[in-house]
Amino acid sequence: MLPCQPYHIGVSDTMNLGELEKLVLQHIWDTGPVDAKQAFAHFEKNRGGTLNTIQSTLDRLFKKGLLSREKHGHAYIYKAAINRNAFIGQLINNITNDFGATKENPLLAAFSSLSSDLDNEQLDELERLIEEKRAASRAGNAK
Amino acid sequence: MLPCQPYHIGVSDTMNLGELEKLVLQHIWDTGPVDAKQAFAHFEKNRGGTLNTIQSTLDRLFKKGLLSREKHGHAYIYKAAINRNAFIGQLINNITNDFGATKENPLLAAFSSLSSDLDNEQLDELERLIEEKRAASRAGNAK
DNA sequence: AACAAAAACCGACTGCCTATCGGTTTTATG
DNA sequence: CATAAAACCGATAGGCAGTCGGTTTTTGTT
Repeated sequence: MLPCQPYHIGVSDTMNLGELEKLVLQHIWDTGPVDAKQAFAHFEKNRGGTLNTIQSTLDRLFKKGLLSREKHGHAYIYKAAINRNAFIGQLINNITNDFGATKENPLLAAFSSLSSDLDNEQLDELERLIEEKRAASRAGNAK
Repeated sequence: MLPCQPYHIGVSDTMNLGELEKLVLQHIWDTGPVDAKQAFAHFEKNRGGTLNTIQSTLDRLFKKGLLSREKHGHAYIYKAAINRNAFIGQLINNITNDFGATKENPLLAAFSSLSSDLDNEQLDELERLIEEKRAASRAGNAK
């Protein structure tokens, strides 16, 4: 029997995160840099677990490049290494790499399935963003 | 030591797929319904493996609700149970549930990080889709 | 420099998942 | 009803997240 192939190969790693990793990352995006103790203080109430568990989760996120850290006194202070929206965008890109029709842009595919969730106000907002982008292009940042 | 918590809990299951599962799903979206033998014929060249492996992968996708099947002669014919763009939209929704700022719509978050990939033509297309949506709303399909 | 407290680090173990495939049972058909 | 084809079952491998006890390293203090 041939050995099992690894879960994820190649360049476009899907960056799979576990449940706790997601929670920790969220928490840091929401409230800013933390050390292990602070993070633990927050999660202790919501879900239990020990300081060690939080610590190794922070470490895993660090090793995955999603957090950066800096020693400050006794402890490492962890902070997000990547902007939240940029990260979301990257994940969406991964999805469309994995599943998308080759030539279509992710955003257009997304629109066709998500637009029903948008109200008028959000449609306005989206058009505003589009205009903004057009203006930026005209101003010389043309690609 | 407390037992390990399950990977994914609750309603918004992230629907994690393995590499082969993704390939098989892609293949069916690209080329239409297949039975195990046909799928195997296709993957045999690209990546090896046995018929059995393909078969159990098809079965797993079926059990996950991503494929439907119907017996036809000896074999099951598997076909996609979900539209490709709808599936992509669902995954994008999952992502923004997991990571998004609570009130923001996924699409807006996506735009801010992906808009740099759009050329003018695609911006036009997106605006056209928005207008289409507005027209549909005015026509009485208002939500 | 010695010490104590604090935090990092290490290693083990659990549970779950995909991939893989050999072997057995079921099923459709001549 | 026999038989070939396919489904189904069960075992195994490799990998990852979560969990945490115990040890080592680091840091601040006396």
